[in-house]
Amino acid sequence: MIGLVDCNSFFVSCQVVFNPKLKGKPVVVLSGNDGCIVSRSREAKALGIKMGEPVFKVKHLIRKHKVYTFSSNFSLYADMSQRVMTILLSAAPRVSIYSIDEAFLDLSNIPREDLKYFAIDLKEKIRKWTGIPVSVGIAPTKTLAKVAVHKAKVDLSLKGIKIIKTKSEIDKELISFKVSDVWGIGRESARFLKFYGIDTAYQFTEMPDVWVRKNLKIFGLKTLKELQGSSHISFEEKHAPKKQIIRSRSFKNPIIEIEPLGEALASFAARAAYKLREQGSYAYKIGIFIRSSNYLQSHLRYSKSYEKKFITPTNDTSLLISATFECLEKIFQKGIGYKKAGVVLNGIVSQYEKQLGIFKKDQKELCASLIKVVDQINNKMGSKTVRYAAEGINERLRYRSEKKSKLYTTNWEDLLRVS
DNA sequence: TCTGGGGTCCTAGGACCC
DNA sequence: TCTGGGGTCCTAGGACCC
Repeated sequence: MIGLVDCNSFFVSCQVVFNPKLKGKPVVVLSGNDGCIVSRSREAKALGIKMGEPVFKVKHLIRKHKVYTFSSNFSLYADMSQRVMTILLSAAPRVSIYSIDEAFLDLSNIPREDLKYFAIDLKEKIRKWTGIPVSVGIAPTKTLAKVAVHKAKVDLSLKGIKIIKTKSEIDKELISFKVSDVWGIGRESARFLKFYGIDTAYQFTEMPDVWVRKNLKIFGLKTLKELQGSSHISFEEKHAPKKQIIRSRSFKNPIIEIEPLGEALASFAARAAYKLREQGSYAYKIGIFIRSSNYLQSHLRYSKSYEKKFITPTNDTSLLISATFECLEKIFQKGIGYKKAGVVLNGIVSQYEKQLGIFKKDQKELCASLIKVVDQINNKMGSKTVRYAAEGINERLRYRSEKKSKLYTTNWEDLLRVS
């Protein structure tokens, strides 16, 4: 059996832990630049505020119902996530961390009749030790565990725990489960299935393998098998190194000049390079993209990307920043208000797969030790304590984040005082 | 006026090889 | 006049996830 632990309204819950008076109130957390709604408390959902909705469209609801809003505070969420995950790692022999607020647990060593008590204990322990409420779903496959946790969240009488064991229990759940809510069935597939009259997960499980394989491809077939109760998605304990690293942001105000755009891209490159070194990798390719607002009329939109390849892969910040500038020179056009930009690292290899060049000397010793020192300082004193001048100095001006809470768990100055 | 920031995997098609 | 039958690798784009 596989368990899935999913934090309820995770970002909102992190805020509520440090503001207990928000319990039971409508609360939302916003995306970068305070643009969209990305997390909602139960009370906010009840008001009809949708996931991913732009804030300006629900301004009236926020005002009318006094909805508490927060800018996102990723340092806080990452730290709270780590606390929850630490508990999970001690609770099961194998744990697969799937996202910031979810993890799968291998429960094959727990007697079936004890699963319920295990779940109750675990849920309570997490609540007590971290303040984060979670839901638990347990089933024979990952996809069914997803179904279970979905049920556990929707049906309040279940108190946040749902276990699906037998074939008849599976069928019973799937009959009332929308196929569009199945993990792995997105908007396109759901629309396609609807065309053939398939609305529930149960109807989907009755379709022939060949038909599913042909129309929904290999992943559709895996999902079908998983819903039928046989495991086809591997457990994967430790997460593999990233095959692609992206750092990108939208800007508060459109950027028109090349210099500030270059500064933004340089800081993306620096952060991407740090991520790369953190996992001990090197990249063969760096690409950038720049674009105007997506919401302009189509003939006014501008969106370009450019990629540069290295002969020998690198994780040297200065090389990556200068490559970024080279790319920008190729695609920058005057007279455009750039609203979003990003840096993309591809062709990522480990230290051992790194091919040395025949003609060019490898990254100089000096650079490598310089970077090491910079990383050490920043790890100890906080990121960007030391940085490249190319990144500019007034990063704050580029982004909006007006309602950010304190760093309750990662900054001494922000520690809560209890009186 | 205001619209997130990451990722993964799969497939089709082009360029190229013998 | 008639013009094969295998492959590989790379890229762009789609679909999906949180």
